Formats: sequence, structure tokens, C-alpha cells
Amino acid sequence: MATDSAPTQPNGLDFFAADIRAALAAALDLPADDFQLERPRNEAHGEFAFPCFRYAKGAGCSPPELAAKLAADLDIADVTASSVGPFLNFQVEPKRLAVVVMESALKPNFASDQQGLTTIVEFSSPNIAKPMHVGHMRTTVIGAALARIFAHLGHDVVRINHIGDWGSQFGKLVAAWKRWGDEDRLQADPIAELLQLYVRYHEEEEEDESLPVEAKAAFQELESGDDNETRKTWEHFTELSMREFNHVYDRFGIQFDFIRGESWYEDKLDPLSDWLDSCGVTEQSDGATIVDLTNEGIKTPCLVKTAHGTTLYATRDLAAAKSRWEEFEFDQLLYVVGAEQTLHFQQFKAVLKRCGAEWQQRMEHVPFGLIRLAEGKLSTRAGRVIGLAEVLDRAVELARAAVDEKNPELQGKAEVAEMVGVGAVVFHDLKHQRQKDVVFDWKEVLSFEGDTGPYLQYTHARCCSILRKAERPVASVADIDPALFDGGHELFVAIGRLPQALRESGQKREPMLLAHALLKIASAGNVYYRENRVLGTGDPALEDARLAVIQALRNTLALGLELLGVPVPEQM
RNA sequence: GCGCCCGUAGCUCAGCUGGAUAGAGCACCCGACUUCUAAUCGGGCGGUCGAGGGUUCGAAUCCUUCCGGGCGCGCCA
Repeated sequence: MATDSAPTQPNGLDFFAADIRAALAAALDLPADDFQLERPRNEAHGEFAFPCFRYAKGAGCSPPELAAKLAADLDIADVTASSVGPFLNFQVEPKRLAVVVMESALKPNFASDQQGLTTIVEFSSPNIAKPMHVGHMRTTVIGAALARIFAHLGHDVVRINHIGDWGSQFGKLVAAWKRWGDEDRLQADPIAELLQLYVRYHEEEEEDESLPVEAKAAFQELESGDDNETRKTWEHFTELSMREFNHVYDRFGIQFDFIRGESWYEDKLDPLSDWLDSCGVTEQSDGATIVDLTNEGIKTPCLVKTAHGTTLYATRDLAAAKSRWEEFEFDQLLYVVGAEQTLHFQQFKAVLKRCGAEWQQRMEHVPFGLIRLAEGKLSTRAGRVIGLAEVLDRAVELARAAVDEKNPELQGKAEVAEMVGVGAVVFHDLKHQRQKDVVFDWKEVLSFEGDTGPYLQYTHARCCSILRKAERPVASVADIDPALFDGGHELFVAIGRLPQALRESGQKREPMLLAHALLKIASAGNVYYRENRVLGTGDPALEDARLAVIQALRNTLALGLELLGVPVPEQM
């Protein structure tokens, strides 16, 4: 439920941005919200930029004149305004910036921003009886990251895994099982056996006309709700599949608040149908029940029941959405589902709109691009698949080789290799813009150098190492002479921008923004500790200051990596 | 055919609510480990931002046409 959010002190650079906006508002006599501060292209120009073009007319002068006038007039604590042509640049007094950022970064709630909203994130949602392959990675990794980001921003987050455990395909599977199933093979390797049945069904379906008939009958038996043999078989498959999925979720460190398959909404399907009827939106067409959406600008009607009377994907999604609204009264419900399902979400929101359910506006499809192989689209049936577990295994294997080579003395190499391998895979997925298709390339995914997860982990591990070797507590920022933070400016700016990146990641549902902010921080961090030796300088005050910087860097990276779902080893 | 998404350096991508010389990583070529992990750091090479037209003081960014790629378009999910 939406509650009043307690105003929190802005963290990082937001602290100064607020002052600058207020000063601009006063000078130009406009609301502070109107001002979008940009970042100067050239870092030497300062931390914030304000192009004067669109305000010049109102001020009755040219943009450069306005910039010059504002530069002369504005008086902001700890901030110097200067004009360069039509641009007004703001430079924060470096020592002050260092202190504010350092204090922010050492707080546990760095970058948090209470909003008191209930946000449901539906993600992962694999189909039972099929292996999780790289195609499931994006929804799983992006969804989990968004859920963590919203939680950190102060939302009440509900994570739902909408398992695909219902639908006519399970009729097919049961039919295939009855003909060719083998319990021993099933026990030995459940998913492989189920997949084999699924593939065989599709191969023989065309030759054998009785097969589809049996499949339809089986799904009808399932939907009847009776506790029959078909249902027992289906429950068995579900249980075996979930066991397999949970292995993967454990490796990713992902937990759900609710694992609710489509079948969970089974008893809500009839009421849903009745509701749709009572709203007067359904009609019959070629024996099927549809909702016409032409007035909503969608040419394809939404099918809610087949000619055989069985439900469809849309029916179950409608029932799920309505049930969730009644249960949670969510402020937002995000569906982290592939872009190829855009039409489906448009349709089912339009159906709800026709029913007068205003809350449909709170539902949002968060689409992402496909993962493709160089050889073509992923296809379970055609055997063009790369298993998710296989990707992780190979990454971990390579990570192990890297650990053996780079740090042979390390304790717990197996654990570290697991963290590094998984981290590489997760980060690789999150550093790309959500919407774009990605061509799966082993070489890219398994890279540990440059802009990668392991690079961030390495930077974090280096910080841990320095802090370990210091063998003493880190002084508080208040006890440090700010002049000793000299040399860390670029790093402070990078860290100071994290709160904004985090906020935008949430607003745009784009974990990439956080990923890139972290890369910038790590890069600046690597430069910092290379050029500013921490231990053994013989100057205790300087060591205190630099240790604090390393601590801030470590905390920031740990926070960011954790939010993204990249494991955070302390040594590697 | 209609709809949606995408097209930026050899490769993978940032930048896109219009703004200051288009940025990273990889690859390639130089250079830096007696000192806190070289999974690092510094330098170099590399781009008519798919093509044309339009709007604007200003376009990779907005509009439009075309080309190229992907996805979707009623009883699968």
C-alpha cells in the first residue's frame, strides 16, 4: 500500500543537486522540479551542467548572457557556478564533495529512498518438464535484480515465480508418458526423460491422428479438477521439475516469495469466466470464447476459452492478475517477460480495461530481447539449446582455472570459482540494455577481463585485502582531515552518482544503469589505489583517510553487486 | 500485408526526455609488477552514428521515407 514516504536526506551527489536546483528555481522563478541537471561532457567542467538555451527567452537574453548572469548571481554553499558559452557548470568544492560522498557511502542505507510502494515482480517462470536454458536466464536475472533494486529503494516487494505448469502441453506430455514413459529413466534424469517424451510427441503427432485426441482428453481430465491418474502423473512431473529448477535458483542466490504455478489459479478460472461474462465483454466466435479489442486499438481478439472449453494462457493470466490485485492491492505489477509476448500483455490489459478494472494501469510488461544462437533461434524441439546449468558449469570451470593460475595459495578455491563463474554470467546479462536481442557468444560470456563481473569482484576483493592487512578499524570521516582525501575526486564523483543510477534503474526497469555505474566506480577505484598507496606510507593520518576511502569503495561495490545478484567474494 | 523492437569503431555495446571535441570493453600495437592481488593501470590504432529527406540556433538523439535484421499477428505458452 502506498504510505507517506519519510523524506530522507539526499545521498551522494544528490545532496548538492538539490541545492543547485533550489537556487536555479529562485533565480529563474520557476519550480525546482523543472530543472534537469545534466552531467558535463568534460569532467573538468564540474559535476553538474545546466544548458541555458530553453530558459534564455523567458529571461529576455541570449543563452550565453543568461549563463554568465547566473554564474555571477548564484550563491550556493560549497558550489561554484561558472559559464562556458551557453552552459552553466557547477563545481562542488572538492573537499566538501569528498566528505559528503564518504559519509553517504559508509551509511548502510546508502542510496535508499523510501517510497512505501508495493511492487510485485513476476519473473523467471519456467515451464515444467523442460530444462532451463539460456533463454530463461534473462527473465531470471533481470527480474531478480529489479526486485532487489526496488526493495533497496524502499518498496515492499513481492517476488512471484509464475511456473508454467498448466495448459494443453501437459495433456500432450501425459499422453506421451502413457505410451512411452519409463519410470526408471524418469528417476535417473527427470528433465531429460520428459524432454524426450515432449520431442517424440511432436515427431509422431503428425503421423498418428489418435495422439492429439489423447492429448486433448488428458488436458480435459486435468482441468476437470478430479483427483485422477492424469493429475497424479502431472503432480509427479511438477515435483521433479521444481527440484531441478531450485538447483539453478540456489546457484543464482534467488529466492521467491511465492512459487505459484499457473495451476495455483485453477479454482479462480471459473469465477474469472463468470466475471468476464458479467462485464459483458465476451462473445462466441468459431466456437471459442473471445473478447473483442478493436475499440482498444488491438485487431486481434483475446481468446479466453477454446472451442473445447479449455482455458488458455490469457485466461490464466487474467485470473492471476485479478487474484493478485485482490490479495495485494499492488502499486505496480511488473511482468519480466520476453518482448515476443508484447501483444499478449497489450491484449490482457485491454480486456481488464474493458471490464472497468482501473488497476490494470498498474500492470506493466517489462520486456527484454531474445537470446539467440549464432545458428539461429533457440529451439527446444530442434535441439538448439544451451542449458543454463551448462553455462554456469563452464563459467565456473574457467573461473577455477583462473583462480589456480592467479592465486594458487587461496583457500576455498572451489567456492570462489563458483562465485566468479556465476558472477561473470549474471553480470554479462545485466550489462546490456534490456530490450536488445543478444547473440549468445561463449567467448563473451566467459570473459573475466575488462567490463565484466569478475572485474568488479576483483576490485572489491582488493579492497578487502587492504582492509584485512591494515589490521585496525577504519576511522570515521569526521575525524579525518578532508585535505587527505586528495586524489580521490574521480572516485568520489563516481560513487556519488550511485544513488541516482539506482533510482533510474528502478524507474526505467533497467539494471544496466546500475551495472554501468559500478563499472565506473571500479575503474576509478583501481586508479585510486594504484596511485594512492594506502599502507606503509608512514603517515598514520593519511593511512586513516585512504583506508576510509577503500572502505567506502568496498561498501559501494558490495552493495551494487549484491543488488545485481553478482556474488561478492572477499578474496579471489 | 499489418504491428512492435533493433541498426553507433573489426567485434560486443554505452550515449537517445535534442545541446559543449561521439565514449567504454574486447581484439591489435607500445609501456608499467623488489612495495597493499597485473582478473590491474597508462598510451596508441580505430567511427560519413544503416541511407535519404525534414524540423531546429543546434540532430546519433525528434518526424518521415527507404534499406537491412529480429519478433509477433485466434483456439501454443
